[in-house]
Amino acid sequence: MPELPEVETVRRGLERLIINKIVKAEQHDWPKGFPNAENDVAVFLKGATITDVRRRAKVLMIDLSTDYSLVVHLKMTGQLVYVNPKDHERFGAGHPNDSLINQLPDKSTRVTLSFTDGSALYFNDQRKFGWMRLMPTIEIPNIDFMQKVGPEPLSDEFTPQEFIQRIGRRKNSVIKAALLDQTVLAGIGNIYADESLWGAKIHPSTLVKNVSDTKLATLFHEIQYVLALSIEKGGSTDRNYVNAEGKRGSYIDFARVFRREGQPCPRCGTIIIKTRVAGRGTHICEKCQKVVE
DNA sequence: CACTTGACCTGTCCGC
DNA sequence: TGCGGACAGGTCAAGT
Repeated sequence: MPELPEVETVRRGLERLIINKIVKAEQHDWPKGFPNAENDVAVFLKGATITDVRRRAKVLMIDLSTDYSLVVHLKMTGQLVYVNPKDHERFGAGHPNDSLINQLPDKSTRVTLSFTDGSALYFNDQRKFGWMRLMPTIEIPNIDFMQKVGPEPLSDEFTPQEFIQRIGRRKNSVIKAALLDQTVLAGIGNIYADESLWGAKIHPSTLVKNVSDTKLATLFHEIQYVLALSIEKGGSTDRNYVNAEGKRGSYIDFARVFRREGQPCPRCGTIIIKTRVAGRGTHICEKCQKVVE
């Protein structure tokens, strides 16, 4: 589900909502998604204060005063939703969180983190692809994924030149597969791959080696544009995604091709089609986006 | 090494 | 309304 803008939106919400909360209890019924030894939870999680909420690629890190962190990947359908019943007392029915108080936990709740003030953070995941780990903060950079993951697309240090060089390692791949490769750059998923390729007028099936450096530089800027715009809109809710307060994102209303099959291309009016590229559902304007041989 | 495909899960939607 | 199959925003492992 969530790509960089969605995970960043969750991070910003959690940063506002859970820093300085003290963990009172933790509950999970899902060893595969949260495989830590019970005594780690007892010693390093219960009683700990949340000190920071960080993101790298699509991974969230909730840092604790014990120098341990909860590391979370939401994968396709994961959600981290914070509920404070005191909002209900204070604001009554009609408060945005009001319905959540009655809805959570539910049957896809995998982990519940209760805080000493009576509020709670729920990790929900319908498809169970997501995971949560409790580990020493200092060891996070050593996990395999962190070792291999590419640069943050919105960081100041990431330049078009570096993008062209890194994606060049996948010269014989179709460009959509290369964009989805997290070792090339971090955070792109199916939505923003389609959106940025349309922006740069590149057909997703074009081999990387057949895309000019000029086009790749344009693609780099399109990636930054769609990701930044989506963060501003609170991410995309295609099906399940919600932010830390259980609210949907609105980027999908601004999408140019994603989930717009059958509708006119906003640039040329040609009907957008949905096809399959790199094993993923793929949205294109066949007039704007031509395969270069 | 580079690249593609299938597996991991549950739920929903679409055609018969 | 029921049932089978395809599909869903991500990543790995295993295959070529």
